[in-house]
Amino acid sequence: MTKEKVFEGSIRQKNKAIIFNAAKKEFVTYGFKGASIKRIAERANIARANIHYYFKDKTDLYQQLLSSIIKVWNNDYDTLTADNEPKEVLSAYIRAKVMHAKNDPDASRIFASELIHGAPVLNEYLNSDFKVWLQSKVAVIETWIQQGLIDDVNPHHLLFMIWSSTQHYADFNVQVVAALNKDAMNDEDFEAVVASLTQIILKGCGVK
Amino acid sequence: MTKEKVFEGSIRQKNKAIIFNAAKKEFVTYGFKGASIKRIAERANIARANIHYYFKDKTDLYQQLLSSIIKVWNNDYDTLTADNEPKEVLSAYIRAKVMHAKNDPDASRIFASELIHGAPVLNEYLNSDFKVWLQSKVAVIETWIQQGLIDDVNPHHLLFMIWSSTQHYADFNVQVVAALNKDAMNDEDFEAVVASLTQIILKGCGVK
DNA sequence: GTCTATAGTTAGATAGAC
DNA sequence: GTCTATCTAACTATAGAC
Repeated sequence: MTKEKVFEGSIRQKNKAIIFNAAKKEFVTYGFKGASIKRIAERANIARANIHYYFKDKTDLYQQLLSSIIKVWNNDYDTLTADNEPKEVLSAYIRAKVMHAKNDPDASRIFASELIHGAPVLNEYLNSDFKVWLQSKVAVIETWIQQGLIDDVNPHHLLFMIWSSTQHYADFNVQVVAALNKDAMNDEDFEAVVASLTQIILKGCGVK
Repeated sequence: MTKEKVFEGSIRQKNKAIIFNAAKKEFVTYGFKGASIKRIAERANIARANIHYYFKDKTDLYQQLLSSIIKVWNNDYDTLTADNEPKEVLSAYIRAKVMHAKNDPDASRIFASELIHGAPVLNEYLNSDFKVWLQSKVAVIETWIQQGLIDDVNPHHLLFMIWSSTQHYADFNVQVVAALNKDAMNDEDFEAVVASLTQIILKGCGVK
């Protein structure tokens, strides 16, 4: 490993991160098809041709961005395990999902837009890794039901409810702030969301 | 009113409806920016230039499509009123929303995509008619709380939860069918959704 | 009301100098 | 690793014949 190679590697990493951030905004604003490499380059302050130097084409850039988003989710917001009582685990999971909606709404929006438009890129993921990951979550809930710790709810629909009701504050934020008569949601607002969702979902599942 | 004018009017109406249906599919597939009038014309089997005869430009077509979607919602799926007990009203509202997700998922997806991408066209609506409409829904829930018919829940967050958890089956259908290991959801699946959501939300709100 | 032809833009992608 | 120049393709929108 020569000195030059290490240096190249770090430039490459830095520039890819800059491009990712610019691409995130562009894809959120215009969707995959509507996003333009020209505007991504302008947002990143990088010459248009350089985007093509780092990424094969627009699809490649988009795929890598989606992969990085999913990787962060699986590392940072994946708290639904059987290690504790359902009350604590579900509360922590709801909180983690709401905080993600607060801290990185654009990631949630890009994922949502991809699914809404039929998941042309993520279809393979949904039918492989996602199914395995989901089954581990469903198993946790089924165990609780068998142990009588929560009501006999459909595990899939409970998970969908938690995902949709938390992601809503990222994906539909523009409608939420209009409804709440605000310019933007603040820390207090997000705490109120956590409290409301936790209250209704835990009671709704008969969590002991 | 001459015979010709009546006939023209009906041709116009028929062709606009054909274009709307084609545009719906195109906008759902590629988003607003990515949608092309060429492909809308092909889907509608109408010459490209004729789209411009009926609609000023792409934005005009998109705006009119969104308006027609909102109009249908307000006429057909707006069952949340204070006429009955919360148990019946909330059950009927959840069912109506799920059935809309089942019967016209593309309408839900176009609306969702518009909001996710910042509501460039619907911003005005969200800050006018929508707020008035929403306030009437919030008032219904507040009345129930004052009468002790349901728990002291935040009316806005309860509404968001109902919207998000029901629309989820339209907007994120591709993820749902992957999760359920199905090719598509059938009537039974949607009934299971209604049952699960009604069970959790009604119990979660302490509906008497 | 419909169609063909075309003007005018904007886009993705690459070649080649530095 | 970066930039300019350029090719090729696609799209919106309009003019004008039918």
